[in-house]
Formats: sequence, structure tokens, C-alpha cells
Amino acid sequence: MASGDLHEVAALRLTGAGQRYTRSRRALVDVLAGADAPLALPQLLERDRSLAQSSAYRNLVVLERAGVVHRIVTADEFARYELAEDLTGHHHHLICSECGDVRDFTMPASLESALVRALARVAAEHGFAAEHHRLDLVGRCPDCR
Amino acid sequence: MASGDLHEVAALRLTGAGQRYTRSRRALVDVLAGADAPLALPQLLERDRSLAQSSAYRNLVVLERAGVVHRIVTADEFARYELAEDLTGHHHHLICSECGDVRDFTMPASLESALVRALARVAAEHGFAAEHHRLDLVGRCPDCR
DNA sequence: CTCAGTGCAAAGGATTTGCATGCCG
DNA sequence: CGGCATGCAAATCCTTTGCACTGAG
Repeated sequence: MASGDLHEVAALRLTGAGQRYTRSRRALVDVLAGADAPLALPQLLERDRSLAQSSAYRNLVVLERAGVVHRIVTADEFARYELAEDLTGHHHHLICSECGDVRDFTMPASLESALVRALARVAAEHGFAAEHHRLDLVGRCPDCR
Repeated sequence: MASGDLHEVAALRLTGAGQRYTRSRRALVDVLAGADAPLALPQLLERDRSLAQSSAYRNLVVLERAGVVHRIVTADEFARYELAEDLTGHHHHLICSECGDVRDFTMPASLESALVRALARVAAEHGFAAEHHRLDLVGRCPDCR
């Protein structure tokens, strides 16, 4: 997605949620859009020094509620943030069990759709209203092997 | 797995890791074996009042390092613990996005193995040493719908 | 002027750690 | 006896919140 479109969509979703698309919210979206993996808060602050910690946390909550940002929790200390899937495309995460680093990957469409069908059946069996699924591959990254 | 075998395996793994299989560690394994879903710490303490909070946390770390217990992190505040997969069988988690509750489920073997093959390829492409995968289905549980 | 957004500093809360005591080997 | 395990209380550290200030409309 082009950067302009991205901001347009983000602005639309925020105003739809009764929120403004301010300078620092736009900055967060910019940083996330420029990353190829989910970022933890210290990484976000590092990539844009003008961000204040508390405001960043607060704005990430706002962006998440507006459906612009997605928050993920791995085994390590920090939560990580990425743009919502409908802005980036469906993907999964490769997580290093040693350093907690995360990378994106995708699966063959045929397998993905077989998975979705199977999960829909599972959800139905348990009376759950399925929202989404999450597939993580955990291992040692090249640096930690 | 029979309860006796379970404790035998647990004892073996702990001594193998240079650790003792003490009364409270055994109690943790008992509680986890009696649950049909991963438990958060307050739930563990509740199910066995003789457990002390700090020792429980400490022993869960020991048990995890010995490969007896597996720790999972959902989006909510508490980490959850379950017995290691080789003691219970491979399974996945149905997670309620509202209350954080977790249930176990399994997938058809054919799909599971197709998944494993695809993931092996992805790991290789990224230079990762694959350890395991994690598939979560997120939705609203019957109580929260 | 009004009110949401901001940033600093302080508070929260799950988890970890220090330390004195108890118990297994 | 020696050393790990225990449990209480205190410390940690990511994250949230209180509050006074600023800026957009």
C-alpha cells in the first residue's frame, strides 16, 4: 500500500472512532510502515526520537482500538506492534526463542485456505465466534544458532 | 499418560537437569495434569492452597527449563502454564479475545503434517533452526458472545 | 474558550529476587 | 553437616495513569 493511501485509511479509521490523526500518531504509523517486522516500544522510540514513551503507549492503544495497529505478545519482555493485517496482508511470524526477534512470513495460499476451513470447523464445534488465527514458527534465528 | 508414569518422567527430566523433584514441584505437575486447559498462576494457587506464589513462579521456571512444563503468553495479563506437549500430545489453543480463557483443540493429522512440512521449508529459507510451531484460533467463547 | 493530545513523573501490577530458615540427601 | 528449596517481603520493570500544559478549532 502506498504511504499516502495508508495515512488516508488510518485517518479515516481514527476519525471514525472519534479520534484525531495527530502528528505523533502519524509518526507511529510511519515507523511501523517502514519496518519489516513487529517492533517493541524501545525500538519505536529509537526510530523516532520525537516520540515520548507514555504518549506512544497511549497512542498505540488508540490506534489498536481503531483497527490500524495490531499488538502481539511473544514470550519475551516487550509487547510488539505492527500495522493491522488488512493494511499489510495476512502473514505469520517467525520468532527467535533466544532473542525474541520476530520476522514475517507467508504460506502457500492453498495451505492457508485449507487451514482456514479447518479452523472454521473447530470454532463451530466449540461454539466460538472465530475472529482470526495466529501461526507462529518458533526457532533459533541465524544470529542465535 | 498414567499419573505414575507422568511423575516418573517428570522426575527423570528434573534430575537430568540437576534438579530435585520436590513436593511442591510434584504438586504443580499434579494440578496441571488435572486441568484441561493452560492455567494462570492465580488458578494454580487456588487449586492447591499449599503453594506459595514466589515458589510457584520459581518452580515453574525450573520445570520449564527441564522440559516438563510449557509457558504460554496470551494477550491478557497473566502467563499460562501447561504440561509439555510430549507429555500431553500435540494440540493448539482456542483463545477467547474477551476473557482470555484458553481451550485445547487438535487438527486433522493430514493438515497438521502438511503444515509441518510447509513450516520446515519456511524455516530453512530464513536460516532458522525450527523448534516448534504454535497455532492459535482467536475468537469469542460461548460465554462472551 | 474548550477540550483532546502531550510529556513528565509517579503509580500499578505481574514477575523476580534477597535473605533467613527448613529440609533432603 | 552442606546446599538446595521455601516463603515472606521487597525490588524490578513494562505499562498505565494523574496532572498541568499546549495547541487546534
